[in-house]
Formats: sequence, C-alpha cells, structure tokens
Amino acid sequence: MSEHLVAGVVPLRSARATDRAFDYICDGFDLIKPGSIVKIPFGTSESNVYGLVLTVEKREPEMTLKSVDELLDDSFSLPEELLGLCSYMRKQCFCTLSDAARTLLPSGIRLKTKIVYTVCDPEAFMNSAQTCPDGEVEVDLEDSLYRISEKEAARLIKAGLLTKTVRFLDSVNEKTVLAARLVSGIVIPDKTAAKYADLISLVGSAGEDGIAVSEVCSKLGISRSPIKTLFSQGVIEVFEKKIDRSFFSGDALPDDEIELNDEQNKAFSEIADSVNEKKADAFMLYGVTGSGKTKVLIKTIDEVLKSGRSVIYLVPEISLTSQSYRLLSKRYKENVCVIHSGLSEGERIDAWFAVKNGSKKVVLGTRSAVFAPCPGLGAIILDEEHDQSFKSDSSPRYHARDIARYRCAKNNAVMILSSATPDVESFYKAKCAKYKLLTLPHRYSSAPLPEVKIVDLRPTLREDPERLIGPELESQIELNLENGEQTILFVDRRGYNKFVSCIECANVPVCPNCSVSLTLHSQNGRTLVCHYCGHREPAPKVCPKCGSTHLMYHGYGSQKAEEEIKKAFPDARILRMDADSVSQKNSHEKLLGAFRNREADILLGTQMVAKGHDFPFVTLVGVVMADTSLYMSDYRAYEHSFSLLTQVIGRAGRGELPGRAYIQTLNPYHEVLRLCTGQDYLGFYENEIALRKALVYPPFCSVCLFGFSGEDESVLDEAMKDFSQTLSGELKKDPSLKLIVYGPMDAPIYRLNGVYRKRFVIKYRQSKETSSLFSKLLGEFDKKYRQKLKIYIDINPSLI
DNA sequence: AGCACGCCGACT
DNA sequence: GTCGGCGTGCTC
Repeated sequence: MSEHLVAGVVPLRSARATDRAFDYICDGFDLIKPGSIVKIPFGTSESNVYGLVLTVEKREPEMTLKSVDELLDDSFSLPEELLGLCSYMRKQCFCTLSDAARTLLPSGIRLKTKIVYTVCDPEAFMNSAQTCPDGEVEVDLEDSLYRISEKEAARLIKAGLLTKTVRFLDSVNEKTVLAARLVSGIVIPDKTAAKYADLISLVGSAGEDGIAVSEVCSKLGISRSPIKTLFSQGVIEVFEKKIDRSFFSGDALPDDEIELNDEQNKAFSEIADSVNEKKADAFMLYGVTGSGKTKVLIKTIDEVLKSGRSVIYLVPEISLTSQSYRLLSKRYKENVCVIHSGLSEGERIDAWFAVKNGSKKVVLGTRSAVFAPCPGLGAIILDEEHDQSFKSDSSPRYHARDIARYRCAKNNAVMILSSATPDVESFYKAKCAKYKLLTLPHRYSSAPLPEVKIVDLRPTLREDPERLIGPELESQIELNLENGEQTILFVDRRGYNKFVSCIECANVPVCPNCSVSLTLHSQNGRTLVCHYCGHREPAPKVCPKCGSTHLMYHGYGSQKAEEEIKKAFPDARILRMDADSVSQKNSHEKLLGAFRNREADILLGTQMVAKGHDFPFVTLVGVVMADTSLYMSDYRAYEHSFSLLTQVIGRAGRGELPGRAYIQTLNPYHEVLRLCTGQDYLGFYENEIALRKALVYPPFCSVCLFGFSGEDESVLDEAMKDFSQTLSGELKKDPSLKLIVYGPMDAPIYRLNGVYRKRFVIKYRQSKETSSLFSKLLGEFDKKYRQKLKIYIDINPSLI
C-alpha cells in the first residue's frame, strides 16, 4: 500500500452510533482541510451523505478505505474556530457532533435528498407494475409519472425492473438580477460618449458592483436597447448580480449623536479598554430600565467596528429584531445583517455568506445568531440576558451565553450581558468577579419609576368568581380612556385559558393524545382545542363522565379578559396580542406598530407585551393575575415572575407622562410582589441567592435532566427502573460522586402526541467524573433502548 | 439514522 | 416449504 491523503470525516446525519470520524481517501482534493464539507459514500446504502472533515493527513492506511466523492466549495466550510465549537458543544450539551455542526451550518446545505426511481425496462415494468393512485412513490417513466406504493417499488427493485437512486437537492436559488458595469480600463470613443453620456456616467458611478439594468432603464427613462448597443461595442458588460435579500430599505435616516453621562461613560470606557487591548472579557451590564444600557452598547459596537472586527447582538425574540434593526441600521446602514429562525432558507444562506466573507460586520439576531461565522469577532452582546429564550430546548440544548463565552475566549472578544433583572446565576458570577460588573443605577431621563399598586383580588372573586378585572383596575382604565392615554393589560400564559369542568364530579375534558386539559375557544362557537397538538372536539353539553349538566367554564384567558373589557368599555379600541392573534408572519410587528401609532387604547396580551417595546403614550399597566407564574414547579419560578413583572411594570411611563401599574393578585403580601413594586432587583437577588444556597440550587450546584420518551409505556417504565438501578450501582462504585437523584417522574405534560415522557433530575457538582458518567449512561441507554425510546440529556434545563 | 443479515410464525 | 416480521449489529 502506498501513501494517500486521508481525511477523518463525520457523517452529518446524527446518530450516536455514527458520531465519530470515518477515514476516507481524498487524493486530488488539494484544498481539503479540517472544516471542509464533503460528500461521501457511507454505509451500505447507495446514497452518499454530507460529512464534516475533522482531520487531514498523509499516511498509509491500514485498511481499504472508500474515497471522498466531492469536496464542496470552500465557502461552505466551517472556520476553525467553529469546528472547535462543535466539539465543545458535544462535550457540554451531550449532543452529537453532527447535531452541533448542522446547527452551525446554514440549513441550505443540510442533507436534502430525493429518492428517484427509474425504470430499467419499460415494457416489463408496464406488464408487472400495479398502479395505485394513492401510492407514496413516484416512478419516472419516460414522460409520464407513475405513483406506486413503497412496497411495490421494493418488489420491482428485487425483480430488477426498477432502480433506486438518490438525488441531492442542494441547489440554493440565489436571487440574481441583470446588472451592468463599465468594462475596466476601457477608453470610450468620443462619438459614443457624447451620445450615451448619461448612461455611461450612471453606470460608471456604480463602479465595480454594477447597477441593475432595470434601475438604469427606469432612472433614465430608456429601453434596454442602448445598453445592448454599448454592450456590443464592448464599453459595458452585463452580468448576473447577486442581490441582497436583507431588508435594509436604503433610506438612510440621520443618526443621533450619542452622548454618555458620567455613569454610562464609566461603564463604556471599561468595555472599550478591553476591546482595544483585545482582551477576552465578560461584562455584566446591569441597569434599571431607562438607565441607558443601549447607549453604552451602541458605543461599544462603534468601538469594535473601529478596530475592524465584527459584533453579534442578540435579542430574545424575533419581534424584537425589527425594533433593534431600526436602531442599528440607522447607524450602521447595510453593515447590519439579521439572522433568526423566521428567515427563509435562501435568506439564511445569504446572511451566512455575507457574514462569513466579512461584508456584514454587525449581526443582529435571536439565539441561533450566536453561531454567526464572523471572521474576527470583537464582541457578543446578549440584550435582556435573563431571558429564557437564550436556552435552546431541543437538541443541541445549548445556552447562547455559554456559546458566547466560548467564542469570545477563543477570539479575544468581549461578552456583554445586559439586563435590568439579570439572571440570578449570571449576577452571582458578576458578584464573584467572574464577570466584570458594570452598574447604571439611575434613570437618565427625569421620568420617575412608575408608581406600583398591589391589588388584592380576593374580595372581588368572592363576589364573582369569574371576574378578571377588579373595580380598582377598572376605574383606572376608565381614567386613562378619559385622558386619551394608553393602557397595557398583561394576562398570563394561554395555558391558563378557559377550560370546562364539571361541578358535580370535577371532571375536566383532557386531550386524548396529550395529558393536558382542553381549552375552550369562544370565537368559533363551542370547540375544545388542545394547545399542544391541535386536537379539536366539540364542547360537551353534559359531563362525559357523570352525565351532569352542571358544567362550569372558567379560566383566565386573554380572550375572556377582552370580552370583559369590551363589556365594561364598549367604546374602547382594544388590541389583543397572544399566540393566537400573532400566528401569521409579521403580524406582531403590525400589531405593535398600530398600538405605537395610537390606533388603539388598550393592548391586551401575554408575555409578548412585556418584552422591551417602547410605547411613549402608555401610562397605565395592569397585571390581571400575578400569581400564576409564582407557582410553577421550577426553582426559577420566582426569578421569572420577578423579571416578567418588573418588565411589564416598566412599560408604563416611558415618555413624558408618568406611569402607574396595578397588580392584581390573590397573594398581596408575597415577597416577590413587594420587591417588584420598588423595582428592587438587588433586594430580590439577596433573597433569592440565600434561598438557592439554603436549598442547594444553581449556582450552588448544577442540574442535569435525563429525558426518556416513547410510545410504549411499559418499555418506558422498564427503562426507568433500569436507569435507577444502574445509577445507584454507579454511585456505590464511586461514593465520591455526590449526586442527588430525583425521579423517575413524569414530564409536566406526561403524554404529548401519543408519546409518554418521563425524566430524572440530578443535582450535582460539575466535574470530569460527572461528565463522563453522564455520557457513559447516555450512550449505554441510547444503545439499549434506541429503537423504542428517545433519550436525551439537558444541562441546566428549564423544568417546566 | 439506515440498512442488511438472520432467525421464528401463518400463509400459498 | 416460503414470505416477511423486526431484533442485532455495522457503517471508513
């Protein structure tokens, strides 16, 4: 055997068993390197798959190897830093390398294949095939399409009448436009120049990038023929120009000069020092709402761009990207690029390439934008860093904060966490000097904090248990309507919507697929809907269990609140914003815009109304029921309640007019409510950290969730027993592992879409030993139960 | 994840 | 006797 170029390649098709490097010969592919994407034949199938190259070396292979089929263009390859990030994620999130890689690569180059069946012998095929109009497989027969079942196709393949091939659908429709530019170095004949002066100067002014032919025609009011003439004279050239699908409109608004006050400047200069010294630092920028955190962040972006590097700016929600985009594009123009899950595949690819080749240096986006392939990363900013959406709840289950920290460390970049109500764990790290704490304690505008009143709703409910808005809040709304000022009403999650229950036997109709109560939708008459799987059924007139006709409809939904307000204030213009009303694309943007333009008096909604939006004419905020989130079975329930309520309250009085907030509750003396009344984060933090320490919760330990799910409940139970025993066996073997194991327990929604879900929750202290134990257990159980169950690990999960 | 190989039930 | 069920194990 002789020497070959050998590449270690990970197939990009996620499965624990194949999540390692396989060696391939890649002679002749001189440009191949770690991070390259290749197509390889893999396994017994005739198809080939994409693979990520980990290693390349020249050596004599000790076994026969297959060869790489194709090396994808270098523009698809993963930069070294991101390749390292994949390994980090595998270790950290217990995901597969291929899961990690597919998260970092734009989805367009993910495996997209189509099975194509072709007929070997048309005559024999026609004699033998049984056509079946409802089949699943298309067979290409000359120019007619045959549809046959998969089974039938398998039979025909065996009989040698069909062949099965796999076609890759990896072409991305890049949007191009016909453009023109001057041929470089051309000397234009005088005669030509005189006749086409306008045209030549217009095309010439566009330079190398050229100008769209259609734009030339419309600007000069000419047809395409003069362009054609100049083209044939060799003066201009016409080419397909890629167009940028990002939505920068081009109308450059003048940007405001940013002036920092002393506090802001102090925070900024600390960050700027690290930026300029290229130190990998982490900052916690803590400041009350209105203290000017954004100003500091913008100045930081300026500073990073000045040094020629790029910035990633993360916000919690897609709905917040458009608002931030307006802010950033005003200042950085077409240098801004938006990345979030709402983009089309083509848009995502465009963005990925634009960032990778350095033509966009400011990346704005949600969680997944933390992976943007910026060459020369200078800063990653997490705005509203306490927000839960920065943690992914499907594989790979990463937290954007951890990814950011890793990338900043590798790139000598700064990470900035910004919040008015920081994550308790982050703030703890800041207190322990793992992050540098920057504090902006004062509002820079003279606007005082809103006045907050806690309203005991119990007397109201004793009179009328279905009432949502007590008399106090109602009279405040009335006052606002009279003054022509706007109101926001916050109702908790839609999971607490109306449901039906039987007064006699307390039976509540439950979804047949998922273990949740069905929600009553009033708009389409009487239908019960499952909010998880979409199951629908007519609402019963009599209790299906005991036959009683005494059925009660209750709950705290936003629809019901809307009805109640409409009844009380028939003339008020109400906008409702919840998951139902914003299901269409861009509709939240429309709703928020309409409210900002004062096209409505009252905005009523769930979480969405709480987050970061700036409405200058809102002077009253009402929280319909503050209790629901206090009692979730998650150790972060108080933290979430505090930050949510603080944010909602912060919506009031952001303009000239002072604001006030009314919080309705059944628990008027609850400590968390008292603390958000004064916007007292530091007080809340002290309480909470003491509680976490006493009960041993993060940051004083780590939490690991082992999730199991499957359709066969008995297999699931068996695996749970097995896991319990295996784990206690491991603990006996190594008593130094101090794990506290809870479970097995049901997931909060035990059955979802016909799948049962159970879990173990483990408190532990992070170490090499625990990591290897977890990955060993995961590997073992995944192998043992792989055909019956799905098993995953979630580190520091959200437990609800 | 796919896919082939291989060992046991109910049909021509 | 054989077709086909899915348990088991492998993929450079």
